[in-house]
Amino acid sequence: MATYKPFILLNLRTILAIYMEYNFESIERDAKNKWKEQDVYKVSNKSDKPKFYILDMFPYPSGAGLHVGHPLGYIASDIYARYKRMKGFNVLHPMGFDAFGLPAEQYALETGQHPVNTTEKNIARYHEQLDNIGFCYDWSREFRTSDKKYYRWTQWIFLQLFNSFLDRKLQKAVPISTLVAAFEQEGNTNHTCPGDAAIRFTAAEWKAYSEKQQQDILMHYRLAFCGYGEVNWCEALGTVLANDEVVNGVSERGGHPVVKKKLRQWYLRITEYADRLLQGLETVDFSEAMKEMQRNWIGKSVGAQLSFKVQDSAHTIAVFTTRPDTIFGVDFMVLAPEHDLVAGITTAAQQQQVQEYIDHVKSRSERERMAEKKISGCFTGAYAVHPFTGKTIPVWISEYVLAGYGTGAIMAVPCGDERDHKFAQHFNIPITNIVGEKYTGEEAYSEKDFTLVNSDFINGLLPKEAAAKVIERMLADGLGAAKVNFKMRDAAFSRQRYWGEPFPIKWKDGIAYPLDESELPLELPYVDKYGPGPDGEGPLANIEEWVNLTPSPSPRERGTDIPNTSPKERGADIPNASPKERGNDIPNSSPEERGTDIPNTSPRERGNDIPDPASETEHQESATTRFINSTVDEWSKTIQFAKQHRKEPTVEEDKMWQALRNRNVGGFKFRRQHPIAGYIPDFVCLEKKLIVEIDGGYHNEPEQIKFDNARAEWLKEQGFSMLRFTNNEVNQNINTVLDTIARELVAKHTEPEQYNENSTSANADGLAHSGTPLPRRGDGGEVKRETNTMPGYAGSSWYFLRFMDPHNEHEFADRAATDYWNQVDIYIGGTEHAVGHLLYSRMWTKALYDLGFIGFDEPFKKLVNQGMIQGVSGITKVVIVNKSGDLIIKDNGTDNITGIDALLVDRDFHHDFNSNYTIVELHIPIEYLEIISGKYFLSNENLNRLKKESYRFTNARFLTLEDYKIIGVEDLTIGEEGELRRDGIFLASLVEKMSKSKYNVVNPDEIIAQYGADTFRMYEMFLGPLDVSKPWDTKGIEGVHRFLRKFWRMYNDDTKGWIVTAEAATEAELKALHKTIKKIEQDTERFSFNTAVSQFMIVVNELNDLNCHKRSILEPLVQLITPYAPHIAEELWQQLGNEGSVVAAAFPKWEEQYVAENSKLYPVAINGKTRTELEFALDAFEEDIKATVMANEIVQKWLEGKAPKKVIFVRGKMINVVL
RNA sequence: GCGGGUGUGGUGAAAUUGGUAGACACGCUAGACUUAGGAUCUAGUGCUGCGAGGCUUGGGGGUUCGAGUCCCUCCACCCGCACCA
Repeated sequence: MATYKPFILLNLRTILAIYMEYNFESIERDAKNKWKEQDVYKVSNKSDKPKFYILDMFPYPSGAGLHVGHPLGYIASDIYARYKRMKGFNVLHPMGFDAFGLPAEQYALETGQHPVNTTEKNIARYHEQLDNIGFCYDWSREFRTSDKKYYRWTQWIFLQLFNSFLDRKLQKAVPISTLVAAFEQEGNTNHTCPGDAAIRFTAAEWKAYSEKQQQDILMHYRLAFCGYGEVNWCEALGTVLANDEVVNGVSERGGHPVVKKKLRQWYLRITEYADRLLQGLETVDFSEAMKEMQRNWIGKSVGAQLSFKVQDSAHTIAVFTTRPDTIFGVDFMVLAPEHDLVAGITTAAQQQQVQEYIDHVKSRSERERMAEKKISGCFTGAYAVHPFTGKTIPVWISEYVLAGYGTGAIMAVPCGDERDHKFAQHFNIPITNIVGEKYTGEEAYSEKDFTLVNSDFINGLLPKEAAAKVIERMLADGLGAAKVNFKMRDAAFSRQRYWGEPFPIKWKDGIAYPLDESELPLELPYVDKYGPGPDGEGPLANIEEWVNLTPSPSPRERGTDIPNTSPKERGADIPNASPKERGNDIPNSSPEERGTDIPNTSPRERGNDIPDPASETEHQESATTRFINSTVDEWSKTIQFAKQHRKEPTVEEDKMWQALRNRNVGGFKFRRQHPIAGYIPDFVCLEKKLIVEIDGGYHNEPEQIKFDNARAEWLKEQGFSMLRFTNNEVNQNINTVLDTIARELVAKHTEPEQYNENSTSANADGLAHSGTPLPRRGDGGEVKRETNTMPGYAGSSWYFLRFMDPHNEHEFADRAATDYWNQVDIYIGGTEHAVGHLLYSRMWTKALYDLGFIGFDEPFKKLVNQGMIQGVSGITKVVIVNKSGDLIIKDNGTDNITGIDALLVDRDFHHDFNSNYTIVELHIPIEYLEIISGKYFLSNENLNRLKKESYRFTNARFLTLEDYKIIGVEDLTIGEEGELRRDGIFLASLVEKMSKSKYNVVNPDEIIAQYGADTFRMYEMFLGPLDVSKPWDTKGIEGVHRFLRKFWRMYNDDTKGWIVTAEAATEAELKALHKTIKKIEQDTERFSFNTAVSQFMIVVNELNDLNCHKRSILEPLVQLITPYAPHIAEELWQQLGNEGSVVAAAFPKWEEQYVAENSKLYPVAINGKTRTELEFALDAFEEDIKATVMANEIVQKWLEGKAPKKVIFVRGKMINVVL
């Protein structure tokens, strides 16, 4: 290191002292530079050393940057990688980025910044942060999933999955072409259809099918297939939400209503791999807990599927049960409320109740339904017929049955199943006892150790025997069959989002055609708007130039429903200004003003609103796209305006709404102030595409008229028609108005598919039924691209393969490379990936193996789980107030709200006002919090800052004492003590996952700046066992830093400089060293890094006590610490005069002769309690030891003259005298 | 609700196979050195008791000569539950 030469020459003590202190900044900078210059981490695919592949779970580059939780696993893998390398392995230890994902898109929606840019920025930051910590990644292998060079191969693998099916007899993936060949020979007799077992056909039938029919059948076999699935749909946000984004039926963000909606989705047929995924668990080294979680998720259950006829009806209800033996204990049946049959079997008398119950359930997330303790349900009025006894069984619906599990229907056996039992009790359904005495009537008996009673032909049998007999009988009677069921569902593989891999699929006549390999990659088009497309489709649906692959026929030929002209031509029709600019589209004035509002800007100022034909050519973008899909900001404003209007109707609007609502007119549903693109009509019937407007007076400004006409034209293109009425008409003769509307509704014929915001909502219950024709992309002769994109786990399902050969442009990875590196030897990551990512990547690996692309079928040989470093969040409860500042209190009296520590008010925080409380918990970003005597404190000052900087808190304020009285908290005093002070409030704190969404993220940068990377690395390891979760806390980091300084001072004295000597080591010093080598090696091998760090501390203490500065001891110690603290090791390695980097040095070997003990200080216990200690040689005779023990004075004292009952001696462990 | 995990001093924790509970640190107390100390060093530190001793690994029960460790049961907290990745 060049920097040291000058001061050696100068020999200035003062400079020496400065340099000789542990100056981690320069040490770490120099070490990093050296590694970079010498490219020490470059890994070759060719080596005569044994290979070792160690991998961290793929990070998503979040905007919050790396937090202190991430490096925990990375440091562990880095230590292990460095250790293995020093042990003589060729180690692959790469890093890259799982860069597609929702947060970037969400951020784009909020800020308008393109995900490409934010992702790039985030990765750069991650990179910098990772480098800061001194990881030994081979960065030449880095890639990101959002790079087309990478996702090209994600798309390619998708095509392999699309073009394959799982041959159940061979239990492996096989090209779909072999299936087609089989169909042509023999129909599908030897290939039961996994998507729908009812599909049966002969070779002749197959050949007679149309291409469409054939392709539909093949779709039921493909490993990647397209189907329909229910999602949480939020109309206001125009997007699909995850279960945990839905709280009490409204969106977590913004509090908008959420309903279930069926959308076209891609899936991976992972269920076909269920058995192999189970078996594969036997061959991998995962923790038992992890395997158990996977088994549980796969949820294999063996039972029977049988069908019950519905009385007086052609319908049958299919149920799956694991307990066919309880068939005679069936007292009722329960269908999932969204079950297809519900509408068909509900009797007229029960219609209303069932509808109300469905409406209730519709807004509930699956999570809420599963966690609900309150029993609810509704009788359909229908009865099923018992297949053996002919007894009639009432059919209920209840939220505890989920449509996605099994058949979505259960036969309820209350005496044998706790949930069924509670349900029966709650609804007073008589319970049949088939268990005998073991059933008490109090609760269900679910064990299987009884003999059946009241069970016809299986009376007296044990459940196991009975089950077999029932299945036999069902089979004979054609009522059902044994069946293996999996809880696991096929993996939804598409998102209605922008920031993901586009599907290499195009649609024509409802058939999905794969792109040719030569057409890959199908690049994700650049957009500058991320709003949703029509019909719940993703943003890509808005880019017509990209979606449409064939020129469509002219409007004249096709009618008027789709704007199919070129963007240029269409440009003139459509105002492309923002809603705000468009002025009267979205009035932001009061209702009174709205009736007559005329833009008060001059035409010239507003010139851009109405496109000038001369400037059309500049419109690169489809104007229609722009109109429908204005910026998200504009869209959300539109929605806000719509909401506002709904709340503040004019007299006439309200009158009209009372008349139109609840399907009063012609049975059609009307919505009021419902946004259509950027336009908010007063009333609209979406089903019939009829708009009803009430105007205080027609617009008369020429510009306004021109604009109105343009808008009307556009709406007409979309198939909408409009009726206009004046306020007078409504006031004076509303019946005439309603007649006009009714006539128009009946007369109007609508094309169901264009701008139908929810094609399934036409059903009376508002739920989608699978029998309902759903819109298919590419019907009607056009060729259109798939507009869904792949989910976050697409790219991460195979990335471990790409690292083996990351820059290959001809295949996803060279076979020689995948053969060489093979499985990941150690995979480190959190348990939160137990079932998602780990199962998907296992499935992809199996499919690629089956198809012959790789030579192993399990990706990860050994899995090491890292615990989570949790964050400590500051929580406050929020009281909602209405717009005028009144507190909204809803308290049903069953609980009280006096426990409130809530001190913030947020007027924009919409929440479910139907629940009992309008108090919710909110996270306060920790950067705004101070810690006062161990508690989070939010000061007035910081609250004001927060209000300015975060939209969530714009209207927040602290509650006053008066507010508290309103809430009912009387005894609160504002003062210096307690929760509430004049200068701020104390918050509750909560230990939970460190995550941007919880506003509790701590960055490592500051810590590293203060203490250095080596301290940070060792501290994170010292914190505790790798797999245990703990909250982040910097207490104790001083101790680790102090240790490193102490370590440094063994080599470099602050004043004397270099103090390492060449003296020969003593026995004690050698023992300390070799004991340490042994322990570090063992601890590192078993990922016990915290105890390893402790051992380093111990040996430094010992050597300090021995005043040892000998090279023969200290040099191996540098090698030993290299994996843990590489920077300081590199520096000392140089100072010791070594050439080359310590990174490439060997790990020291320990020798038995120095470690061996020859005596042991035995604990001597009386009745198991240690009373004294005695030292004996390890090979001393047992009799001699016992004699000495008995003679011992302390032992004698405890014996009190009596003879011991027994003396237990365990060599090398302990001695126990039993009295 | 289902599945998984974790509970040991004031704090992070250690105890690899059932064998001295609390190693190693943080913090705290006292002292030394020093112009100074957020540097360094020394001693003490689970609780309780003057002491001998007694008590102590989330609570309760069990197995054993001996249990933090094995078994049963209860409690608390954390993670996952299919569109966060």
